[in-house]
Amino acid sequence: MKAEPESRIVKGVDVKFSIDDLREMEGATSHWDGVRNYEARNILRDKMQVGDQVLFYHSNCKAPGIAGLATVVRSGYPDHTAFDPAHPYFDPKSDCASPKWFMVDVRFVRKFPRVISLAELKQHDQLRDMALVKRGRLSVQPVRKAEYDFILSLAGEQ
DNA sequence: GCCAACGTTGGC
DNA sequence: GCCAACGTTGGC
Repeated sequence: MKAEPESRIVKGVDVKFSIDDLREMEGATSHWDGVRNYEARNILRDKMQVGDQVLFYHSNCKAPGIAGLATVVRSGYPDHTAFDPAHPYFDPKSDCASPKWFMVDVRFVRKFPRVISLAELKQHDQLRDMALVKRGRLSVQPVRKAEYDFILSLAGEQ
């Protein structure tokens, strides 16, 4: 899952959300709102399950890369920020009766000893087919078990 | 339903 | 700030 760790103002609201921000939330838990892409939405709504591990990726920043781990604590449910006209993520086409956008709740697990940069991830043949490397530009994406394990080993965790 | 124009993402 | 890759929009 990607989030932007540096301040950026969208419609008057700062969209900054880093792994440290997640850790500092109450219960180190947050809903993951604001995803407005159908492919990512489908993953949030249909695929992610409680207990799934999440690689927390820092994007659109000076040092893009994987910063650490989170875990899913609530599976997909409607993203209420789409219902609020005052909210930057408002979507007039979504309402309670037939929600268009979904989110999950995630909880901080731990930071990696270092950020695994995108440049480094691109250097490893084992990650050649990883969506993050091959495709980019998708804020929620699946990770294969072999890729996940390899990334943990890069982080010096195994 | 096609597809050109336009907008967004996000690394560099 | 540039721009490639994609997604969305809307005319026809």
